[in-house]
Amino acid sequence: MDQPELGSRKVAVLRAVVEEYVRSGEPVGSETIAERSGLGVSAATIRNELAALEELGYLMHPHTSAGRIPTDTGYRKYVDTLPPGGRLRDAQRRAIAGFFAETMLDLEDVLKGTTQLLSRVTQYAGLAVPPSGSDEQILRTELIEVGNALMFLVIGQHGRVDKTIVDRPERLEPEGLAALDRKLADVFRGKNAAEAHTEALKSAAAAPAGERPLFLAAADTFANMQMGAGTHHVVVGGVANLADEAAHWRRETVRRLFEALEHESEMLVLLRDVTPDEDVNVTIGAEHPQTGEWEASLVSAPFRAGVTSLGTVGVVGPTAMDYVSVMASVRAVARRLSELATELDA
Amino acid sequence: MDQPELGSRKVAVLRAVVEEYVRSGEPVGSETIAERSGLGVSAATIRNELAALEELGYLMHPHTSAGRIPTDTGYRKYVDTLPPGGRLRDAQRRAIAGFFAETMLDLEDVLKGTTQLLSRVTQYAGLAVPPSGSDEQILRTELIEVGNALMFLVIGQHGRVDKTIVDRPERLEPEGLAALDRKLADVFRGKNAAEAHTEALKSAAAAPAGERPLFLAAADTFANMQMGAGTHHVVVGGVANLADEAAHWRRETVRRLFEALEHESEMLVLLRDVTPDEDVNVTIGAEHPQTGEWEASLVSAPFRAGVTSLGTVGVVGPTAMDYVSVMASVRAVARRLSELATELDA
DNA sequence: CCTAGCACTCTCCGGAGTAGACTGCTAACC
DNA sequence: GGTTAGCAGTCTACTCCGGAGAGTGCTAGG
Repeated sequence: MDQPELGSRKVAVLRAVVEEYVRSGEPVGSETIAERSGLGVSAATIRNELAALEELGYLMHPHTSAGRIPTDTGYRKYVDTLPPGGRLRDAQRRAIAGFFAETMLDLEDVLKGTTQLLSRVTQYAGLAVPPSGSDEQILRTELIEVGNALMFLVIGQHGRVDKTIVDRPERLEPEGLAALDRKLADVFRGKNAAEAHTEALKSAAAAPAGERPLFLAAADTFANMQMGAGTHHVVVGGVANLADEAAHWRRETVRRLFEALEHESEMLVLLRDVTPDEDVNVTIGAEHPQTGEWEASLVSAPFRAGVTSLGTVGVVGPTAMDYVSVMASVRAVARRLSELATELDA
Repeated sequence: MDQPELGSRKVAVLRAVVEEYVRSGEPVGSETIAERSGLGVSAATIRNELAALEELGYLMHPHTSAGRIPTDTGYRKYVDTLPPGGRLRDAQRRAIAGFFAETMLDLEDVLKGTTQLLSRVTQYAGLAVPPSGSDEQILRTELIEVGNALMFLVIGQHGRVDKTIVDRPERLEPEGLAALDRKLADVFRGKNAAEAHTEALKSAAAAPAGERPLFLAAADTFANMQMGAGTHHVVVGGVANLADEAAHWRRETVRRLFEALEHESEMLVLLRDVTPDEDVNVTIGAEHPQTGEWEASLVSAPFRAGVTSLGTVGVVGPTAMDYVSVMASVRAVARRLSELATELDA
């Protein structure tokens, strides 16, 4: 915030413009604000404030005789001057409480449900990044004969299961298989995923040629484990909301947004870029190249078990977003998720 | 086909209208057809044919002085009168061959890749339904202590892994756990998923109260296994293509389509409804209530290992779709997938 | 510093007029 | 009888006004 402090009336006017614009989608005129803001001043006074706010870069003018709409910087100022501790609407509170009242034990399922919950509650699209698993300890590994191939299975301390299928080495007796299974189990047990990955690569170099693919497959498995749960690294729900008329996005923008949502690593980087260590982050339009291209905003928050940060949940929607409600929802969901994860972890 | 046979020139004219309309998105006039169809007759003659085709319900007129566009019945007739054995374009052939040239051993990964392949090759959205797993045999089961809960893990004969996490029963000694693990393994080994499911429910009824949740969790796991791979029952790729301008869909239609794609069971039923035992099926617009609502078409084909049908792949796009190319692509992909699956199964 | 009033600007909307695209029909032709 | 050229008729799409309305910016007065 290198911007100067705004007078409190300017803040009120900016707030009125943002909220009215988000509600109606139409540029907002001075008259409307004078009527509804409850400031008790005339439209002419508001006009002066509007001109000043435009000068400061918080508002813009589609054309001379239209009302004002907020710029990205305007939304930012709006968010920054929001009174802390936004309120959930009753229906939202109930939906969130209801969701977390069900007993759920598998984090993957929970996250899928969470994205749907967020999208339903906010009317935008919900996102979730599962724990990275880098420091998930290996509880055990197994090498299993599956058809004419082998499957290497890793079970993590928190119940994550990852697997890779690999061609069966030639001339492998049943006893050889059992021996290999024990060998692998001994090597990896108790290590975390990152250590196990390094170890697997080292062992691959040292192993006889016949066993090498096996160790490489193991390395892949651990690498995958570090990335996130299963093969799905970013969970998305409620994307249909993004195609809604109300968002009045250009078709092409929607298309690009969908493309990015499908390209998981891109989203992963974006979320990692913007999500803070605690509480809620808001990224508005051009503040990040990615969201800028979509003319979208991203509200995200981390969740944790105890003190260790696990993953991220969030919401994507148009820059003209109901920030108050979305921030409250994301905060509430992240908090509940943290409680749940802490409990599971205990 | 209770429609009468069409004269061969009528077929040619219908084909020209469909192909030109799919290409340009504009209603097609008699002049255009006379020039490009290579029939060697004048526009006036074409006009007579067009009027006849409209009378038969294959074409329609947005308004008096516009060209013709095909009706759903028109597309159907077009597809039915297509010469068998459509050709792939070189680029498509290469993309498909390239994809299947990589060694891939895990069917889930393959299917995810397949949807992306199909969407890239056709410019519409790709779908895949994994094998149902009802008759996948249980290779082994394991009961593992994970944090303060238990995880029940099932490994199928083809390498599918399913798991459920369940609260730890109170007062369970380590020996008790080992005993339970053996007991469960004995009960389920060698059964197929459907049998195991029934068995689990039966055992749950008979088991002491403390063990009951465990058997119910096991039943859930098997139920899940019957549904499809992992928790994802329909794999979708390339949805961004559906938001493309070219499809000139109404926003609301796109929205409904996205909603349905996210609601997996709906898609599962649809695909099950329309996919034939072999070769390629085409469902056009109003031929199925679901596709009718989207003004979309669905091209699908089953893949199999040996003789048993495993799952389905397909493509969704606008009714004004390049059926020749899409059908050829879906057919080719289903065939390659069958070869791959048969090989994995051997 | 606020307000009322007013001239000014610019979009939006409807109507009129026109160009262009196709059709459908008729009459001649092979 | 099927085919063709020609032509009148129909309907959309586009453009070009002109007026209504919204909203601003400015000025002068409280």
